[in-house]
Amino acid sequence: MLNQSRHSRQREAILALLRSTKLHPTADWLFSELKKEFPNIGLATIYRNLKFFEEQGLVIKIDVGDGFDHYDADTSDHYHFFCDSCRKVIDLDMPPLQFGEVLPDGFSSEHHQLVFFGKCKNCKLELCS
Amino acid sequence: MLNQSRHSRQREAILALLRSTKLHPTADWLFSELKKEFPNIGLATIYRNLKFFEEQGLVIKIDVGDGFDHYDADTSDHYHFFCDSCRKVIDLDMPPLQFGEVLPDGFSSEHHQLVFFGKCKNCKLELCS
DNA sequence: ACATAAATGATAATGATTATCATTTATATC
DNA sequence: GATATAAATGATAATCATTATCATTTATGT
Ligand SMILES: [Mn+2]
Ligand SMILES: [Mn+2]
Ligand SMILES: [Zn+2]
Ligand SMILES: [Zn+2]
Repeated sequence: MLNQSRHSRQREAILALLRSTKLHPTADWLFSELKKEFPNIGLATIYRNLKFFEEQGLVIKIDVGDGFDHYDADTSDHYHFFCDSCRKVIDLDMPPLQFGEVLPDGFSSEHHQLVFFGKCKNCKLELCS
Repeated sequence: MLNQSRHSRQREAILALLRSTKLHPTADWLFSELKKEFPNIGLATIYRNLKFFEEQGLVIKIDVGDGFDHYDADTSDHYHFFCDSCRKVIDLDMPPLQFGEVLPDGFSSEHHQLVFFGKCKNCKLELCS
């Protein structure tokens, strides 16, 4: 009776890489990085495992509207900043907002997403040079 | 010297339709509706004009992560609710949040997006039947 | 009416993500 | 350790919303 998930070196490496970075990587970035250790790894393996981790609650998917899904191994409640210039996704150190009675009657929400758009520190400095 | 945008019945109809609804339509929804009045209209015309309106500041694009771009002729500051069940985008009647010193030093943001996820009133009722 | 270029409609191309499938591999059992 | 089973992989094709291309139509100033 085998009905469980199995271990694989690729799966382990993908999760380890996600946990080692604060860059909120895309599938393609993970693919490029992991090819150094697994030259034969397939892009489909990245996508499959990202979906697997998301279903297991080990990572969250972040959509900032740039056409790429970003992934984050930090599953705690936190918000993000997206730099319109360098297109980096950056963590914000900001307490989760509490919304009491803002939803219409009969609605319920256990989850919300807040993204700030603008220019990060580096990009603002470079624009002045 | 012609270097301006011109009038077209299609462009006028697209904007009028967007202004007449609170459904936050997708390009494909607009396409289906407008074919009633313009049987020969092309989907590219919808996309072209949506981009045009967005650049003119007449509409805003909303990305709730469902794989479709939604459009809204209400350009005032407001937030949205996305129903995970019926996948509708619904306006929230909620004052714009003011964020004082939440961004890291050197960062600036003139725009943020807040989306709540959950079940709308209709979908919650239907689940109990 | 004419000239010009913007707008359209048809169609192909793009590109991130997902699906398919033959092969490999992890793991429980003998 | 061998074996059986199904999960996981890698290669590849398919999907599908959106964008690009281009010949034709159309709006608008003269
Ligand atoms: Mn994060
Ligand atoms: Mn709205
Ligand atoms: Zn930046
Ligand atoms: Zn609903």
